[in-house]
Amino acid sequence: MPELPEIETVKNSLAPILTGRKLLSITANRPNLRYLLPNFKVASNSVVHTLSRRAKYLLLSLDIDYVILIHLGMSGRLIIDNEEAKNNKHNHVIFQFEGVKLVYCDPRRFGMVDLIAKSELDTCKYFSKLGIEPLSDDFNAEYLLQVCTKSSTTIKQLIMDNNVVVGVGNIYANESLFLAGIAPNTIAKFLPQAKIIMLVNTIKQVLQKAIQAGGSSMKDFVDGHNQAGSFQQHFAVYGRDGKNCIICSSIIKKLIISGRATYFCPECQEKFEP
DNA sequence: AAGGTTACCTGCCCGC
DNA sequence: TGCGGGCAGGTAACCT
Repeated sequence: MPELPEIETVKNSLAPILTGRKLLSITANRPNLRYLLPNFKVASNSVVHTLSRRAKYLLLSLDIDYVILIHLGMSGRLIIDNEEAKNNKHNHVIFQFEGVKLVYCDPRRFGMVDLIAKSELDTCKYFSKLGIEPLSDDFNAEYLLQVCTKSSTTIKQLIMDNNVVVGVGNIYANESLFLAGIAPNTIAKFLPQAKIIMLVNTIKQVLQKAIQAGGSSMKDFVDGHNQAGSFQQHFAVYGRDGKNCIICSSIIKKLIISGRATYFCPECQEKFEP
């Protein structure tokens, strides 16, 4: 489900509820998700210090030496317990706070929950190879140009590569490339500098607008209050193959790049070649 | 060594 | 109505 804006939305919705709140216990209803779940005992009776996000990971920093790391995979949800959250067979991890229960629900179980010592955060297997945050100043034209210059992969794969820049998943890659007027199958090193500058800007723009809209709710994305986002109403190309381009009315095309559905306007998006 | 493919899992939608 | 196939927001382990 979730790309950067969706995690940011979940973080924003949960932060006011969980910050400063006592965590009584964490219960796992099965041994594993994507990975084996840890022994959560050390987190019992700690207090949530801050909520933050790195790439598509949500971090709950505790007042002890540990951080709870949560990744929603494709279908994960974090829901403050209510009627709707009850009795779901995919409720895999229960965070019992003082007065509030937070439920991690994930039908496909591609997500993860782990407990990492603060001193090992940067070097842990999840974080050690992560690229730059797209909304930071470090993600700029100079950086992307330098990466593109030496890459003969497609520009779409490149911006979805977590070693290069984090948080840009399939939806926002498609949308950013449309706004920048770049065909997704352009080989990265053939991109003109002006287009690279545009792409950096459209990636930031799309992500920021999606965060403002509360994320994109494709099948069932919701924030901590079970509220859907609305950015899917603004998709220019994602999932719109066969429909008219919102700019030029051409038919939006679909192709598969590296196994992922890719949508683009053949008129508005130029394929650059040597 | 980069780039492509497959696997992980369940649910849902479509066509027959 | 039921069943099989294909597809889904992500990541990482394999291959070549």
